[in-house]
Amino acid sequence: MSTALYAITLIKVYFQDTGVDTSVQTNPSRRDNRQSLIDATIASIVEIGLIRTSVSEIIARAGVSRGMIHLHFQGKENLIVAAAEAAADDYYDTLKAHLVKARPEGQFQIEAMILCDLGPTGLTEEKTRIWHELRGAVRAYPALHIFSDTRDRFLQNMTVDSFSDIFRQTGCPEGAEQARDMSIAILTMMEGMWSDFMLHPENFDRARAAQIVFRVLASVLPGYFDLNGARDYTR
Amino acid sequence: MSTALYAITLIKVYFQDTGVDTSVQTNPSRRDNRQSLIDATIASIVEIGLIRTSVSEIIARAGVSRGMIHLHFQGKENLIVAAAEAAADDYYDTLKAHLVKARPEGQFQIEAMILCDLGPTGLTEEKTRIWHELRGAVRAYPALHIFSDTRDRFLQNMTVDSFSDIFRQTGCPEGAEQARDMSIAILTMMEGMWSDFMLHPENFDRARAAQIVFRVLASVLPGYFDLNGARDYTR
DNA sequence: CATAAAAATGGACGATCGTCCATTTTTACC
DNA sequence: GGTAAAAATGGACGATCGTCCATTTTTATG
Repeated sequence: MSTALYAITLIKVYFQDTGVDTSVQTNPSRRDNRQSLIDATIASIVEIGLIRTSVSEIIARAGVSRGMIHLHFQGKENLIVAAAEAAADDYYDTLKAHLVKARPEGQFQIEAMILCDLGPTGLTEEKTRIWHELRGAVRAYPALHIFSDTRDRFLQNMTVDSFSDIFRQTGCPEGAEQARDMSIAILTMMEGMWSDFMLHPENFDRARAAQIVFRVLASVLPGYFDLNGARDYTR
Repeated sequence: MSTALYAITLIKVYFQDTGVDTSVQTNPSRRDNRQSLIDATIASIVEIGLIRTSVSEIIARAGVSRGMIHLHFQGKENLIVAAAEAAADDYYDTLKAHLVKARPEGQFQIEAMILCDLGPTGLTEEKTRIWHELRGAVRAYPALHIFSDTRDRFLQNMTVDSFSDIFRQTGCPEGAEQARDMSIAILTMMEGMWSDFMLHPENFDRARAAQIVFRVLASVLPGYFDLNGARDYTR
């Protein structure tokens, strides 16, 4: 099985058990205004926050009339959920592109995930803001819960499998447990890096963030990771 | 200098340059309703989120009349800020109590911070929710920015100093840089742990979370940390 | 107890919220 | 090009938002 094919299969497996329908059931003629509303909603959330994102604000940005939200989404809440779905798709598309390009061995998949999540395509002000806003609004819009859950589960499956791949080679007897622990360690670090970036994007040093993550990885698994992992990131 | 005194001095130093006035300028007779409003605001944010926390909701919970918010806080925004200040004070009080009790050497201060941030007193559903909600609302209420900044700066100063203390002993030539990197590594992990806990408090395993953090620490600084650090946590 | 200050009440206010619908415009098809 | 369906408009609607203030109640002080 070729490298690319293996990675694609891997991704599909991760997505299978997420339970989220990522398909869009709109016909082309409807897509213009519908998509404009989603785009405007995301832009508004990013710019002024979900609290201040009102129906009036959204339709003004989208340049459509008041009734469009009711026609396409039957209400504001469904529009917010659709915007969350679009943001999640955006995240996965970027990540998938990185994973498919990387070699299938665990260490390279992990490396690709980190470099994606800290690189200029995966880690942007827009993405961190929309993600944080939507996560914070889970309480107000329970339907949003599935999106953060899905992302967490996807990343966890991906990293646990990758680390298991590595620990299997090391012959470590507690490999399964170690893989789960390392997965949590790395994912929590990435989570924290996203917070740091969102709060202080101007001071955030991507290369240093990557270096820190790889230093931890190199400490625990010196044969599989080293500080050169962070080097790739500037490419 | 005794252990306790040293720790107290350390804390005061960290707090000096935060620029936040933690004093409350209310006389006792005013404190009842004023405090009720703050408590009700925090409870409402925790329970139904900041978006749904309206003036009507707050006064109903506090059991006071409509005019109280205007009398004591001149508006809703100041009340939100006061609630954020109270939540921040609460966080610092818990952390201070842990740091003062710990020995002053770097490794023990770090250990105390971790065990506090993952223990049942420092990591609660209420604290993670209020913290996340307020951080997410920085865009809507810019005055909130100072509280998350202050916490971040405090924790960073504390951990950088502690790691510097350790790296000074190891005689590592790049000790200063390593201390800053390790500080970021650990704090981002703690940040991620808080997110995990908030999203899935029922599945969160405090002992395992602590073990993961200490495993990383033990890998990088084997002479100063080991998995027994997490053991203390159940006490 | 009288009296002035402070605290507290609760309704009125205009603004804005999200929803909904009567109407108009556009599209698709015979 | 006539016609029916679909898309889009924009204002009306009641509800709720946060603010403010005339009024009442409580507290403090002589």
